[in-house]
Amino acid sequence: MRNALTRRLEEYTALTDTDRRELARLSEQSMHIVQPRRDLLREGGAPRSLYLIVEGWGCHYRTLENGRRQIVDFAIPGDLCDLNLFILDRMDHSVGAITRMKVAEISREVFRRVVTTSPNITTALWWQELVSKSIHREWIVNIGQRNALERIAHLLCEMFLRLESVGLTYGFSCDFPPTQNDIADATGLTSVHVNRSIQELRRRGLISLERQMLTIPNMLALQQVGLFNPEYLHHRMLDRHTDFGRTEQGLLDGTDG
Amino acid sequence: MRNALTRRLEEYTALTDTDRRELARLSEQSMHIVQPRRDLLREGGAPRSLYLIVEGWGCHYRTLENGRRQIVDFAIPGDLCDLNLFILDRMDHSVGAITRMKVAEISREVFRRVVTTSPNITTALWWQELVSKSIHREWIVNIGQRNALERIAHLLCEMFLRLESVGLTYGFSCDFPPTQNDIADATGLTSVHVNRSIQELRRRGLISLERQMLTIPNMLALQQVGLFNPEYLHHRMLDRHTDFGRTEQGLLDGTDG
DNA sequence: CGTTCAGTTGACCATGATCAAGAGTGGTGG
DNA sequence: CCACCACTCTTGATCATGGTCAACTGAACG
Repeated sequence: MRNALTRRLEEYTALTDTDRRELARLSEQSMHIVQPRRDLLREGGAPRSLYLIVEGWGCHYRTLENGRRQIVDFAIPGDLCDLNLFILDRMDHSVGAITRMKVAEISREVFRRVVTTSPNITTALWWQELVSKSIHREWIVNIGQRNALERIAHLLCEMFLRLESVGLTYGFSCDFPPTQNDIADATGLTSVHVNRSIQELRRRGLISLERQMLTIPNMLALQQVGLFNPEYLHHRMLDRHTDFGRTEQGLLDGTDG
Repeated sequence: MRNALTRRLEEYTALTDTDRRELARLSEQSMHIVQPRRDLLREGGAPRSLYLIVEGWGCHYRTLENGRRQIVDFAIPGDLCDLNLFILDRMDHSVGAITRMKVAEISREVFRRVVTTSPNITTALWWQELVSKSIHREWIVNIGQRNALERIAHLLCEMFLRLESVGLTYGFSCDFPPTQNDIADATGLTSVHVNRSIQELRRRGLISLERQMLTIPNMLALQQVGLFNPEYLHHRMLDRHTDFGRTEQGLLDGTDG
């Protein structure tokens, strides 16, 4: 059984056995447990290590002066949070635990060694960074352009596919620990409205969601409701789920001059 | 006079004269003109070069099946769009021109040479990448948590500071070519509502905006309206504008295990 | 078995969307 | 130089999505 990070990076690139061993060793660094609803990293802080999520769910979030909170991404096993610290001075957001999380602390030195010795891994890590940037873009689109029902459908599709890519789905189901309040903070809605929208999705038979267990009996149907197009996840193996058959409209870039 | 890219990167790191010459040469690569409202890069395309914006404004955007458009970032001189192509297969969004744009096309080879010979520049480029990711996060917060007036105030603050960091402001003023429709697509509002909000900002004496010329007579006042905290831009020289004096709440990360 | 937290429901409200029409503004060609 | 066209900005009237407030239910955990 490959670990989540290895699985995740292999979504992008072919790793050698040496790479795999190297990655396995990364995850065996000093382990930490973060209790539910505690922070792993705090906005304004200057962490000295890198953290790899090995188990559990977390979220990246920012808070405003007026107390409102916006979750800007969820963090699941295989995710790093984040490469920031080698370049940026301070955390510009916080990372908190949703469930009990197991994280591997990777020191700068160890990380630097990997980067200098394994070009494959380095590229794969930057790939992860760029993909998560693409996910950010999609969240902007989600919150800016979709209505409540669509937003939630979209979020559920995204998380299901992301979990699938690290082997954390079981058939049509997966764990889904965020509360309706978390979903509200991630979609820019209120928990009351999230509640009503989820009931609507249930009523339509698109999802079942109870006791932190999400089931999507018909992924394509849910994708259609959420105007979901998985391209932005840049997974290699997503053909299974490709809903919209990528109409080959003029794909050339139109520089003129 | 340093060019915009140099200025921008020096926001992060100290460059040597060699670095500067290298950067200047980058901008002298084959130049292209993109006419207003034309696309430089199209979603789904697989560009073979990197583009550096030398003059004019553009925007990164995605479109949905239902025709709606979300601008996920603006692009101004000194911005690269983007490092994607060396790692990700295809563009997951489009880049279009708002004004007439002058862009420098940088071939993969040239870029690769720079990356292998100038570690300073390489790090600075990744810095730019991470900062733009942080900007994405802030846009999620902006659209998810702020009301119309706040969103627009926030956007204006951000763009002013970004322009300032590449030397494109004149006192309290700068060019601001996006139409109210563009602002609507960037903030997830309708142009009608953008119009009314802008009038409200004008009425309060917070901005003047006419003929693509933006003036912010009192930056701190506008920042307060927009709940704007410039930290996320990771500029070195932003102390001038630091409104909220970064209350030193527990900055340590709270791992417990 | 009580406390806590997540989920649920109802009544009412407000922000911002929609639709539609009209006023400036700038550019183009006759 | 003027007429026309296109585009952006502006305004008004009405509507709807989603927010707010508050109470209640139910499950989980000690």
